[in-house]
Formats: sequence, structure tokens, C-alpha cells
Amino acid sequence: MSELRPVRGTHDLLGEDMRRHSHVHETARRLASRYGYREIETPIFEFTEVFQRTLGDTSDVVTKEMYTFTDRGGEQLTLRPENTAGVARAFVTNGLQQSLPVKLFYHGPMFRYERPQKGRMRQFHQIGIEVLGAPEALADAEVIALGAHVLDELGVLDKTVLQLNSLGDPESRAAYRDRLVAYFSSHEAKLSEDSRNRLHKNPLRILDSKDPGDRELVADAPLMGESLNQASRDFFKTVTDGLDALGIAYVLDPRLVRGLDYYTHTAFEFVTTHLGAQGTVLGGGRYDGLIRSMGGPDVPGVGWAAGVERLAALIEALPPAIRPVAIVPIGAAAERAAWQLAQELRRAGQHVELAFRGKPAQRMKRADRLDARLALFLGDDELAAGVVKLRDLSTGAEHAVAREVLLDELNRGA
RNA sequence: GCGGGCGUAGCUCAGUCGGUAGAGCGCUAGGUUGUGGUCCUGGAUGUCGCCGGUUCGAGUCCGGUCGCUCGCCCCA
Repeated sequence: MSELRPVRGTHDLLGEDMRRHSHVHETARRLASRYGYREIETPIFEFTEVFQRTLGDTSDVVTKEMYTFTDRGGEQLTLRPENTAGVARAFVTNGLQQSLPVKLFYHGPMFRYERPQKGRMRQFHQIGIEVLGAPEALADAEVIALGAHVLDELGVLDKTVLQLNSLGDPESRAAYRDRLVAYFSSHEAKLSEDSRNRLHKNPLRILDSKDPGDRELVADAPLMGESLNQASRDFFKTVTDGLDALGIAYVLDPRLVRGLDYYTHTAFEFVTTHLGAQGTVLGGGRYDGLIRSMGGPDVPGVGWAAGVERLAALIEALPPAIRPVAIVPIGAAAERAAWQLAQELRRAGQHVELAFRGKPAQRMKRADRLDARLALFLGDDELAAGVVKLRDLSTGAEHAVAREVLLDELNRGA
């Protein structure tokens, strides 16, 4: 056991894990592009206050999960624990409010100082989208539709359930908050310690407490829906109508909440039971007050983020790996010709393996290990005749092919 | 931060009562100086996580420690 090891909660990504990861990333990127989302990449660290302001001083992420450090210049910096704050900051920094709405897609590593377990790492990856500057409910529906599309394309949609709720506009939300505080205050003695803390800082969070005693109280708590004003009800109706029209199934969950004040209207999560203790695979919602709370313009936002590792663990079918063509030179004279042929074929779009050394048998073993589809023999006889000998490594069948038609033969998949 | 499980070869693991460290797979060389897979023969690879204790003797027993893993909290 070597002393060289990765930091706790981080992992090397290689082999099939890497392919699964890439498949998730590329599928999401491709679909997001189809919906008109442009890719953005923001720095993996920001000034700490960027996250403090957007995530709030009471959230778990800010209070105990941030990777924060002081750099040599004395700046307080933090590795991003999520990317909505960074994207919102970039939106303001780059003056993107000139042409709204802005639809963005991102992918990259995130960092949280947590105890690792299945589906939860200190460095993990997220894919995500944000729509900035679209106050319309249809934007919420599109965002969810894209999320469902990505899950469907990955073949995992039927392993998830879409849970959906509305927090309403600020007026509805404030009214609900007051009703909740009144209700839980009258039962304060029965609340868990955590929830007593939440009562004044973040009362909506009590709704998704796992504590059994809390859950009994929550069962009789007032429901969000009862506090929604007409405008909020209309908004939510547009979202659900949009999903219904596309045949996207969902379950209304009145206890699905976001604690921070700038969250409004739609909140949703695609959850699964296939990942141990980690249920959420893709989650998001509307955050109309976020950019303003950062000191930017009053621009609404809606989006989601998904855990790449979690999705990678869920997918079953992977696209087949590329099977290269292996060139096997035989004899000293063929080495140079093989070297040139390899480059010629690569320029023509073929995946070509040419070992740096070894006898033909050794190179064939290597070709086999690389799962090459064809071996391409080049020896004195072939050089003299202007041909190469192709061997199908699945069937063992061999035939000679003239150099002039070799590319056609390879492109036919032969 | 708290709890459970587990640390032996690159991987998966066995190792009896405390008595000189093993298997399969993989890797490598050869059988095969123009051809992989299957087969045969040989070879390399270990701080038994680490430190200490008990013992004539510890992979094995005891204590500590580090790491991995699963779960709690919370989240992707």
C-alpha cells in the first residue's frame, strides 16, 4: 500500500469510470445545446463572499462544508461548493443583462468538506443549467423538461421520480413563513434541537426534517399551497400544464423546500432509490432574488444542477468503446512504411494503434488487449505488392487489400 | 462532528491451534524468426496499512494510530 494516495474524498477517474463520466457530461452538453443553452466555464474558486452571500450564513454548506483558504496575497477564497453563485457572479461581471434571457450550461468539479460515502465526495462533478432574465413560468417548465430529457437520454429517467413544489412569490412565501413560525412556535418544546434552531433562521427547513418527532408535527403543519396568492397559483399552473403537455410525470410534494429567501416559485428534485442514502440526482428551482442579493441587477433566474458521479453510477448502457485498427509491421523494412501509414490513416479519421516496438506476436497481443477490430499486416510481401493484409480480429478472416482502396475498406467498417 | 464494517501481490481474496507468505485473474518471457484470443512451460511483484506490547517466535493475540468504506446530519 503506497503512501501516495489521493486526498480523502477525491478519486482518480480512469477506465470505464471515466467513460461513464464523459458519457454523462457529453450527453448533457449535447442536449443543452439543442435547447439553446451556451456553455460557460467559471473559475473553480471565487472570493469567499460570493458563496456566503448566495448560500446564506446559516446553510450547512457555508457553515461547515466550504473549502476556504487565504492565498498569498491575503485574499479569502473558497473552492466552489456549487456553481449557481459563480454563474450569477459571471453574469454580473460580464454585463450579460444586455440581451435577456441568457441560457447557460456548465460542467465541472465542485468541492465540499464532508464525510465521504456512497455518492458523496469532497470533489465531485456537476452538470447544470441556468436561465437568467426569464420571469416566465414557461422557463421553469423548459428547465425541468431539459432535465428530464437528459435523464431519459441517459436511460435513467424511469429510475427516478420528479418531486415538485411551489414556494410562491415573495408575498406568498412570507405569508407562509409567518404561518409556519406561528404553528411551530406553539409546539416549540416538542421540536428537535436542530429544528428549534431553524425556527427563526430558516423555518421552511423544518419541513424536510428527518427527526421522527418533527415529522409528526410537520404532518399537521399548514401547507404551502394554502398560502399561495392567485398570481402564484397561476404561475405554478403554467408550469404543471407545460409538464403535462410534454407527458412529464411528477409528484407534488408540499414539503419540498429551499430555505433561502431568494428562492421563489418552483422547486423540484429528481430522486432515486438506487443510490444508497443519496436520493437526489438532479435538483433545482427558481431563484428570482439571488442576483439582486449579490449586489447585481434585479434579474430572475431558474436552473438545476445534477451530480455526474451519481448519474454515472445509475446508467447501465454505455455506448460501445471505439475499437481501433492495429498496424503490425513485419520486418525492418516495414517499420517506416507502417509509421507513415499510421499517420495517413489517422489524418483520414481512423483510430490507429501502432506499437513502438515488439515482435509481430507481441504486437498482436497488444492489439487484442486494446480490443482492436482489425490487424493490418505490412511485411516485405505486402510492400512489394502494394497491399496490406487485413485480419478481422473477431473472426480471424484475412484478405489482402490494395493500398489505394484501403481507406474505403476501413470506412465500410470491414 | 458521531456510529458500523474492513485493511495480506496491480485486482479479487484464502491463510487452520501463534511456527519460515499463498491462490485465481492480471503482468512478463518462451513454446511460435510473418499472426492475437485457447493451451502448455518458466519468471517478476509483498514494510501482511503503521507504531508499540505479549511471546523463543505475530499476517494471526492485545493496545493505539492511520486509511478505506457504509450510514447519521445535509446535499448533487
